[in-house]
Amino acid sequence: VCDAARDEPRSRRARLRRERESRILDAAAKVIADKGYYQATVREIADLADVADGTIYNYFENKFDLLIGIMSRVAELERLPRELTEALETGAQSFFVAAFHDRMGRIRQGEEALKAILPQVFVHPDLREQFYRQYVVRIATRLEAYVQAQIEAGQIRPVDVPLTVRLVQSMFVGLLVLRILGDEVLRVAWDDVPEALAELVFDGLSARSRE
Amino acid sequence: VCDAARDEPRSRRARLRRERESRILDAAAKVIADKGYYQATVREIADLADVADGTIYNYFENKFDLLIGIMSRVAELERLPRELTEALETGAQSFFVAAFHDRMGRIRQGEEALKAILPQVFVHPDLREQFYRQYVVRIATRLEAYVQAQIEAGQIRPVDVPLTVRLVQSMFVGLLVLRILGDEVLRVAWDDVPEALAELVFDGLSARSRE
Amino acid sequence: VCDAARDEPRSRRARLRRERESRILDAAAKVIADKGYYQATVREIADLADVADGTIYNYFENKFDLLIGIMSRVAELERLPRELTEALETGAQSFFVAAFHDRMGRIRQGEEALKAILPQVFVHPDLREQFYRQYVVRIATRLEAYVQAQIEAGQIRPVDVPLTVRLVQSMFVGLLVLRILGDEVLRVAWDDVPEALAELVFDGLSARSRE
Amino acid sequence: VCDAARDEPRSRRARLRRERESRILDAAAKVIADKGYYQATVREIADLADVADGTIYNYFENKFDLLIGIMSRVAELERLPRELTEALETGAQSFFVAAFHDRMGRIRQGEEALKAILPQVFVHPDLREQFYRQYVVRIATRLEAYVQAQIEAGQIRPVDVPLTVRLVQSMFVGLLVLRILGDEVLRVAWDDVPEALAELVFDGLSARSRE
DNA sequence: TATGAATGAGGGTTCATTCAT
DNA sequence: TATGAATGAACCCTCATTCAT
Repeated sequence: VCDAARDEPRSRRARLRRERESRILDAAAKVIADKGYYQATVREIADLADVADGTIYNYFENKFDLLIGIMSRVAELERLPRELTEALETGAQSFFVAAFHDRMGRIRQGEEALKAILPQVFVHPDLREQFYRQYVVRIATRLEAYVQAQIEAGQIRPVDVPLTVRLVQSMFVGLLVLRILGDEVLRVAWDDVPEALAELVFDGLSARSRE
Repeated sequence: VCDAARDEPRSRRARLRRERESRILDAAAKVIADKGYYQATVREIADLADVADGTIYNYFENKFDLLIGIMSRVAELERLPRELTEALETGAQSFFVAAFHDRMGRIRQGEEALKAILPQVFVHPDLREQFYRQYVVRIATRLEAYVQAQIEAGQIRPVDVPLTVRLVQSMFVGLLVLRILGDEVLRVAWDDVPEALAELVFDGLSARSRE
Repeated sequence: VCDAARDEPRSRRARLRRERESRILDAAAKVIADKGYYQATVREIADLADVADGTIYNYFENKFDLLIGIMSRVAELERLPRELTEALETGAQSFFVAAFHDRMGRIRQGEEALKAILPQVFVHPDLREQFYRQYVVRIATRLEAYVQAQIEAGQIRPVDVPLTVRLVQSMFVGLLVLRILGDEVLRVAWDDVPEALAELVFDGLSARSRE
Repeated sequence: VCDAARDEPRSRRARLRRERESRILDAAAKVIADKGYYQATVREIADLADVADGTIYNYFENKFDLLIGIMSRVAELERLPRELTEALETGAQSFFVAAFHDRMGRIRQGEEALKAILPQVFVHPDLREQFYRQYVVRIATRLEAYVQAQIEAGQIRPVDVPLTVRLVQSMFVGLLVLRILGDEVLRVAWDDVPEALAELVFDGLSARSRE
């Protein structure tokens, strides 16, 4: 009986905790994206998150752990949505358009986080591993299965599947990088990218294709 | 007696200087590529270059200047070679293959330097600007002219030229990134990339294309 | 319903409080003895005592106060026991043996507490004062009186009483230190120390003495 | 020929280096002896030594290494002097007096260093090991050999040699501790300690000894 | 010009203590 | 009264840069 009332505060505590952790990660993503990981100081992140320096260490092991936290949160964005799964059943190109749309949207959403993480990805093995799995392998696997199936269905011509998929992957990664680098053409035409990409990938540039 | 060396021709001194500068840049590229810019210490670079810490500051303004130096040296790799210029005259696809081959080769050559620079590109505006011009704009400009010409020649179907070129650029950048990230598929099949890329870009994946 | 416990007799509360305080001091002595005062964290002590960090501050002013508490508790060990007082009446050497036995035993008992306190004794004036009074002066006073009496009784030859007593005191302190430092010879032969000590102090090492 | 002149600066450099290291150790010993190891800040030591914080790290690995340095310097004080070795040849008691004199002198000389080190000796295994070897084992070994020889020569009566030596050792250690604790009796009568100690150890307190 | 020791600002991290619940 | 999260002062150490030799 005594502890009945405690349930409410416990959840309140938990909510407060989640909120605070989120505030810290937001602040970290912003500051690190702006200045780079090593130029960003924990102090500055704490200030922006409106907590004390020490508080950050109640939520994260150390400064680097903030990067991990940022990346993990981006990972949650990455769950495959229903519409995309449905598109897998339908025809080839519409799937691609849908998939591309999906990825472009995610890239835009997680841009700040990605900007914070990407430079360190090249440097830190752990982060690289995680990034690679999350942004390359996971999608590659799915694409490979898809391309293979479409080849068997006669929709896609026979190609070296893994290599081809890597090339498509490269485009995604490259688009991510160019966007982060601030390419104006891409920023302006971002919403047209999926269609253009699908056309490029399916029909190529050659005038003779598509008749 | 001690000053005997002073009588030597100026050119010898100049050569020594160039050699030393080169040794320093080599060392810097290696150490920074390995550990990342901020984890690489000037001391370590000096040790590897077999000079004293202070000596580095006779050749470079400061630590960051080493990055600029590394990038500039890569830029020299990038001069457009004769064969590529010639290819511009010939047919569409063969140009692409040649151009792709060229770029893949450069990426492999300058891999260490790129690995050293790339992470900082995202962070430092100056470097970003230089990288962007060198790796994106310069090639984009040439590609745009080329694609435009091919469209007019009826070899390439009408497309949004700047956007399409960006997509192709993205592939290059993405391939660079994936290679730096250590992708095994790409490392093994690196020499096949140009052809596969050309096929993808020209003919697309669709079974109906190419008849 | 929740407050049912409040009706309980005050003594129960008091007992609970004493128990808890004791648990905290035990934990503090153990952790501080292991790691040293500054390496021991309040958190760790709290964990070992199975209370929250903050609780400790309901029992002790601050971290340093724990040391005071530990030392005070050792002081309780130090009350002169009956047998020892009786020995004062009897002959010289048997008193010493008894007294030495007594001290050796106490040292062994309070070893952990002493190990926790001793290093800080050298540093902190308050602690030093208390330690000095408790471990040196208190015993010195008694010894001085005793030696003086024995001299007058012709049992002990005329010596510089305060200095001699200091020398004997030094042995006790030194034995304490060596034991804490983990001297193997002493650890093994600890029970033989009192007799050996008494012999040394009374008869000396010289072969000519004692016949 | 060119390098002839360098010899002089090299030795000058070396001298400067030794001087500086010494200044740092002096400062460290003083500050640490005053406030204790953990309360002493590197900044404060640097200030007293009149160097920059960072300079200390050109001479010592880290803060703890200062303690090692202090102890090592004390160790140099500890080389057995000629006169003591000679005393080994002569009669029993005179040796002791000489040896005691020697030790009392060293204790007084190295008092500050010892005060700095001793508290940490209880806490840090490495330091403890070194202290133990330097202050206990080294002397114990020599004493044991001596006592054994004197027993065989009939000068000292048969005793448990290792234990007896430990007891004498304890007195030294205890005197060191009491002096550091600031005992007034000892401070005033310090020069009388060797004789009193020798008398106590050789003849004991008993009135019947010495007839 | 090369050297490498001295410099000292700067930052990640710890942890005793407080206080709202 | 017990809790344990928040606090923020304090400190060791690193390392780019300078400069006397």
